[in-house]
Amino acid sequence: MTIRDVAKSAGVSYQTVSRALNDKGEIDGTTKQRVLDAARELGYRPSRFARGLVRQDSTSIGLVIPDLMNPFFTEVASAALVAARRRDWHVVVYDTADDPAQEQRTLAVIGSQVDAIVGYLSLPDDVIDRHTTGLPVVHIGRSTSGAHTTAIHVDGEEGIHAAVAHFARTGRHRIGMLDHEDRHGPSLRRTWFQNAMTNHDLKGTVVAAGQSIDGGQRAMVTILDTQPKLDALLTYNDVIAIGAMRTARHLGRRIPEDLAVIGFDGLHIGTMVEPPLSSVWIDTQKLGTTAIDQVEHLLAGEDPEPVTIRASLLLRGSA
Amino acid sequence: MTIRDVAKSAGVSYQTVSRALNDKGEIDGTTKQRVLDAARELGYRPSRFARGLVRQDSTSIGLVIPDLMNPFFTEVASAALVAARRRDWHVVVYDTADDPAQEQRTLAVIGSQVDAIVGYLSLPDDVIDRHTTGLPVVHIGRSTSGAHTTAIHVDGEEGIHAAVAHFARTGRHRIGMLDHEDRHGPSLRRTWFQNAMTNHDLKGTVVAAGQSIDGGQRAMVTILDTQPKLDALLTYNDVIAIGAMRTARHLGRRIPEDLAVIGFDGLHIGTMVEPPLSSVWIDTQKLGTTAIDQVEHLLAGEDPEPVTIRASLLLRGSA
DNA sequence: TTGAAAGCGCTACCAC
DNA sequence: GTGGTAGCGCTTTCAA
Repeated sequence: MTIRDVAKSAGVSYQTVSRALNDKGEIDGTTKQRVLDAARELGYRPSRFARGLVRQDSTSIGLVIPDLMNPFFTEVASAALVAARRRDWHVVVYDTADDPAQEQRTLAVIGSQVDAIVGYLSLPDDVIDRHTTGLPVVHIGRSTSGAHTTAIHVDGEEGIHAAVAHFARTGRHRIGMLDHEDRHGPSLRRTWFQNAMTNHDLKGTVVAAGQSIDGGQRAMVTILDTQPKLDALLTYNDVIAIGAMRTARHLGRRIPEDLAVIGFDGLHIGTMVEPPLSSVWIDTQKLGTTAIDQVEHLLAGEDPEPVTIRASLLLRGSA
Repeated sequence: MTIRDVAKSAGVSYQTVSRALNDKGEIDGTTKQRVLDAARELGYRPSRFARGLVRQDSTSIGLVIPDLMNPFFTEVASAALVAARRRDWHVVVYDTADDPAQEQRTLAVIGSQVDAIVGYLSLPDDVIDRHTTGLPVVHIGRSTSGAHTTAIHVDGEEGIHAAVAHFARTGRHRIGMLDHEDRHGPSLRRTWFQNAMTNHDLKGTVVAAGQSIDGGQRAMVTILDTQPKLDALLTYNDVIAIGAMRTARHLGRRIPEDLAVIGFDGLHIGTMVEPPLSSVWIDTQKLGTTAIDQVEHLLAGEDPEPVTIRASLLLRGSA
């Protein structure tokens, strides 16, 4: 089913069909209608490839996310979609399920579908490079490598320092942290935490937690076992914090009276729990928007500086 | 920057470049390496359009969602992404922000980007048809119209009947509902609710609520004003329920003792609140997966029957 | 207003 | 193993 079939059916040349379909001026009204009718009749649809080939417009961006079900990434994706729409760009979303094999498969096919990539990549530089030569890439939360590439960093240091300072100021000194169970060792957030603690001449207990409500619940049991008098808690992210708060309450701790809790991410869902979750807040809106901005620069052939998004303390109720 | 530039740079014909790039057999190892090096050097990248035009493979699906930040749609989208990946399909996501104008713009451009559409469309049939002739469409939660089209319906009737029956069985008789503030009048869910109430010879109070935590909070104030002795509440969705629970508690109601609450959707986030939210559960996993299945049928030229997903009562703690 | 011809960048099928 | 030629479906000149 091509443009020629429509032409035949309408009794005109295929160029005329093109004119009718693209609403060009130079065409007789009756002819145009006849062509349009024929096209509708046949259920004709122009090939997006042929059209894209000759028109050379229409940009699409590949958005690579580790887990759409994690509200943090949903917020980023949502902001990116809005920013892309403003430019009439299309966004192809890939969820790698936080799995290197899936990420590899994504990388292998994404190149033939999009004009640029933005998102969270975790494979080694050389693997990424091999699949993305010539393709602009905006990395989030990871340093950059090679040409046509830039990065957006999330700096939580100030935010976490503010959180620890808040704990100290409100008389909390038995402070713990529930970190991420990471294959790559202790997280940056944990380092920031420990630096902040050192600044206050404090030493904190750190326990690893799975990145889920359940992970938070389990880790909370562990940390309270080690340190029953814990009076303040920072977590790797909000989801862990929510799980931790639930368990803490079941174990008889009032929040924030007995135990102050501060999460990380500052998600909207933090307002849904009781008390509302205080958190080191990342502006996901800005993160997603900036990512698309950076793509635009890359696409324009520029070599933009990496951008840093700074997290800040957002007090809601749990601390 | 085309394949010919690479050919020139490597000193071969452009067909040979194609062979090298596509890993075809019939090529000398040295030549191949030379071509690959030249390509890398130049940052060459094959045109996805030219390639798609001649290869005629690679399918991409347009997923149209009213609001990615609503966890319900996130769950559906997530499932659809998984199902699409299994078939090596690419998914282009469009968030219409629940806005007819944005939906219209989406429809206008989506046709030249994807091979099929699946999702939530709210414009009138004729508008949709005009933009999607020849394009397969899988509608979710809406009846179908025209060829190359099918639908997936969500039937919450049984689930809501079960919810009301549960209320009645546990001795609750002052039952209210927080419905969706809809431009199109009372929702289907409200009709189901009222039918169920009639079955039990009960009459419920219904109040409209905005689709957000805040909407739920406000509507809760209103309904308790009208009916201070309310002892059971059904809501249009889980987000509204969560807002309602918060306000109810602030107004001195214990949940579920004084007020039993059942939401609708059965979202994961319902487990994050205290007490965990009971809900009429929709299998979003199945919904997303089935949607992609239906696309596959449509793409194969079949004319699949509409599918119905039945919601069921999921008791967690709030009722 | 319409038709003919060129060409977008690529792969595939021939020859050589 | 390599180059020539055709052609994917379309838009866009250029003539008629």
